[in-house]
Amino acid sequence: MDTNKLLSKYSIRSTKARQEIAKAIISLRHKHFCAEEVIERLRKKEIKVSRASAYRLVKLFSKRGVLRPVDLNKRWQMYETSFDKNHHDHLYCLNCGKIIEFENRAIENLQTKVCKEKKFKPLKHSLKILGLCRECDNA
Amino acid sequence: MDTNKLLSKYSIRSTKARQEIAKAIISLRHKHFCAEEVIERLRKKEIKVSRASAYRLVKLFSKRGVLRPVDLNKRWQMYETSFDKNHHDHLYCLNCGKIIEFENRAIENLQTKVCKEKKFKPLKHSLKILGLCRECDNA
DNA sequence: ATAATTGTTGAGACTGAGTCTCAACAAAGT
DNA sequence: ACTTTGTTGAGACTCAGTCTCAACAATTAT
Ligand SMILES: [Mn+2]
Ligand SMILES: [Mn+2]
Ligand SMILES: [Zn+2]
Ligand SMILES: [Zn+2]
Repeated sequence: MDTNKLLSKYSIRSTKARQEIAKAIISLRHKHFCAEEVIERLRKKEIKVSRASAYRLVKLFSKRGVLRPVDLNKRWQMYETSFDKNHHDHLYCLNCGKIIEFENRAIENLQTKVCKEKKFKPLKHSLKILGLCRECDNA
Repeated sequence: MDTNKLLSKYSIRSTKARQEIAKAIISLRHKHFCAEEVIERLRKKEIKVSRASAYRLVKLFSKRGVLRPVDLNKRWQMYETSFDKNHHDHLYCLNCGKIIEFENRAIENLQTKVCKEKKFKPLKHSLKILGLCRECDNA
């Protein structure tokens, strides 16, 4: 994953700081993460980038669609990369924090139907189911 | 709506402060509101109750099921009363902030099905569709 | 190339919704 | 009455996120 290509693809001026932040974000692509985790990643690799710059790029990525904000934690704004996965929704285990992703066309179609009935133009949505994963339920 | 009955029903010790806070909450029952709005309501009626007590009762109500937390605003924790409405989900207009409520059994059934497939025990869920209401879309 | 313009950076101050502290007080139990 | 337990209010505190602003870097114009 080339950070410069990612930045130029979204018309984001490439700078040393942004390359480093982008690299940290890409390294977190298999998780759901918050800005503070990106900063932590940089800190561990002893890369000096300002907190403000990390927050700024995360927000810019979110606006440009590189990152997708996910409502999984009310304390931190969580994100996931969008370049490597399609839209999906989440099951969240209240006991261990595990996140299971799922896609369901039938649900999405019904959502469209509801919006039609309510004369509402849907732009995005979030469906989150909270409960217990298999392991936590059997314990 | 009798505040004392509400409090005793949920085994919450009745005090002067709680009665006033409960009254303010009940007066907001047709809205989606945050703790700060409850406090504002009390302030306007020149009822002296501590900010901390208002936050405490809102949280206690939420835990006991008098209030249902709703993810509608990332800055404030929003709530709705549960004693006067059944579970439902929300359409949220990104332009004017209007909230349209809906219930759809078919969607809920499909959610249950997804959880079965993923061996996940659902406890609660939140479905929020963001977009434009009829008025804002036609403008 | 050089200069002018425009966007970005870092350090740290600031914001504000929500929480915590703790001594005074009030309710319930005995 | 006395003890135990829960509640209150005022304000200090937390901390994820934002803002400021002067120095700097990238781009554009000359
Ligand atoms: Mn995901
Ligand atoms: Mn509602
Ligand atoms: Zn679990
Ligand atoms: Zn609208």
